Amino acid sequence: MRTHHATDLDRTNIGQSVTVAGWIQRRRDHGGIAFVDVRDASGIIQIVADPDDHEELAELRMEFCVSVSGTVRARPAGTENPGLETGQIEISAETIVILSPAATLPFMIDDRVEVDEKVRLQHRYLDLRRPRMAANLKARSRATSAIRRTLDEAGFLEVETPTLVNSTPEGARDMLVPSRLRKGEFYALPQSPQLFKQLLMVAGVERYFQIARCYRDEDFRSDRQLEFTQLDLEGSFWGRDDVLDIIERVLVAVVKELRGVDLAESFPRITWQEAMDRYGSDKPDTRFGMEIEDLSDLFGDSEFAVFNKALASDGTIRGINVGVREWSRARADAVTERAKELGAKGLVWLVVEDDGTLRSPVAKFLGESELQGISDRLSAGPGDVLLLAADTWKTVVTVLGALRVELGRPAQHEELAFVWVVDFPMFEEEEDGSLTFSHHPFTSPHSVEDMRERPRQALSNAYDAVLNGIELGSGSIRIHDPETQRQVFDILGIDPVTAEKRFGWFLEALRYGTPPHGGFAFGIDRLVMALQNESSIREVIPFPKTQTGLDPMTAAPTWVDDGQLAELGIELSSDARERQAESDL
RNA sequence: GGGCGCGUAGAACAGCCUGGAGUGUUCGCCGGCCUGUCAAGCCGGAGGUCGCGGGUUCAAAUCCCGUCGUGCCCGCCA
Repeated sequence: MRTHHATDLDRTNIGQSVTVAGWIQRRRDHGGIAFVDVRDASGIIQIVADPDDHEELAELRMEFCVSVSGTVRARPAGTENPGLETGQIEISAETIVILSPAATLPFMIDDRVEVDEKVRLQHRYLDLRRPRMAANLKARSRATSAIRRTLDEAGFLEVETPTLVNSTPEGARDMLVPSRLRKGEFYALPQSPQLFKQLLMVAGVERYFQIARCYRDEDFRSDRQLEFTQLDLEGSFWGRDDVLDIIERVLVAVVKELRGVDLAESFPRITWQEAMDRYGSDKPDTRFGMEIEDLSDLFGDSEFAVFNKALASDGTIRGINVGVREWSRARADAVTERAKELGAKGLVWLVVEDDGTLRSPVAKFLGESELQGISDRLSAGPGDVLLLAADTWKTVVTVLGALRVELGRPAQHEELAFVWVVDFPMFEEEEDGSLTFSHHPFTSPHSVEDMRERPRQALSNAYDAVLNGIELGSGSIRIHDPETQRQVFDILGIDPVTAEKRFGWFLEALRYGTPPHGGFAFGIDRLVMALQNESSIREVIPFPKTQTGLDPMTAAPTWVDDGQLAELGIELSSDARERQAESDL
């Protein structure tokens, strides 16, 4: 019945009889003439009709689903709408058919109207009609097409791995699924296809990819949901550059597709150490400067007790110049409070006066040469605000790094600063002094000897892809021999019996001629979010959940029948029963 | 697990600090007028458990406590 989408039509169609179909965006009834904007998946076209000839015009309300047949004609001179793709033409209606009326809307289908997110999610099918959301859906589809196209051309095989897998308590909390056939046992939904893709390398696939749904049962953030989508890929006989090259090609293709921009084919690389020192983050936002400077040497014998104490306990003193900005007492207090929340014991701030002197509550504790040194090192100019922190290296750089981002980050993702972070430490020290992996326990070390002898200093073959301070994803060259893998488990404190029980099947696989291999995974939601200039991952996920894991539309998760629980061999705790009783009221 | 903000008509808000009749604005909805608009315009109308519970008070949308929901953040997230 439909002959054209709205934006198929232009001046070349003038005089033709056409039928369009879609939803009523607006009706403007002037009495003797009425205009109706019909929106379909492509865009909007204006319908013109005389209300006297079309009784149904009076019936039309926003978001009615209609089809309209009529003749394309040029708009009268002076009434063109340059803001509309089809603004040169209109359709003179002959028949208007109401396919489906719409109830009064919970909110208007209009990008300019801000609506509470819960209301949007309750009626997500309407929210997705809004041009911005429709564009995000489309962008996501084009992104995955570009990914598939690129990898297909490069000879990759798309393979699906199971989403009911075994639980691994390391790392993030697993989403669990009870087994009916094996009462009391549980599957886990995969946090990533990590081990399966490594097995595909053992299987001789050589180049694998998957657009994989992954699950992590941790608290939500604006860039974190329980389920998310990753591009997961792996290749055999690969070194670091093979991994980075293919990911760069994929990202270049996606950016070209969504932004129409040709990126440089290779992204800057920065070591983890340098990223931490300069940006105070392992996901540096390199779109702006405001870099962290080491000031420790300026305070060799300072009279300022806070600085002395930090240096005496092997700490450091560093600072950033956050530039000229409003700096009221309230503002200073708020930033100091934020620094404390991030783990600092305090924050020193200094404001550069017009004559170059530094104004600060602690200025009186600092000598002339110290103040001058701070000013010089941070390239301070009139009006600049300088922030200093003194503590352990880790605390100082992470606090200043977080403040740097909060005070300096551009609001929009106009500029795209991709960067590789390489040479991660192999292990991280826990609070109790034990070691844990910094990526995952299948990441290979730079050197097995280093790893054994100086595990705290050892570096790994792990790499992160970062875009505008967003961690897109990470990859590594994997361990491909069982002996090294056992040693890593050993250093991590996983005893041989446990390792065998949990990963024996995997260690077994590594024994049969496993090729050297490596790979990567990056979050498609986050990538599309940034490229679409969105600040929440939820804007590019069609049906996301709220911070408490609730879907306001379907009300999932829900209670289940006692019969279902019995089949699974599961009983609810008394706490859960209480909650259930309350919710039944 | 914790911190902060928000919750008022179908939607978005103001009102709250400094208690005094559910008061107001924009959009939507209903009715009417209107021949070139494009978030059309004009006139009229309907629409409220001020999230919920408790407390203080002569009196609570407003103050206090709790609770639920929601957003941001810390912890957590290999």
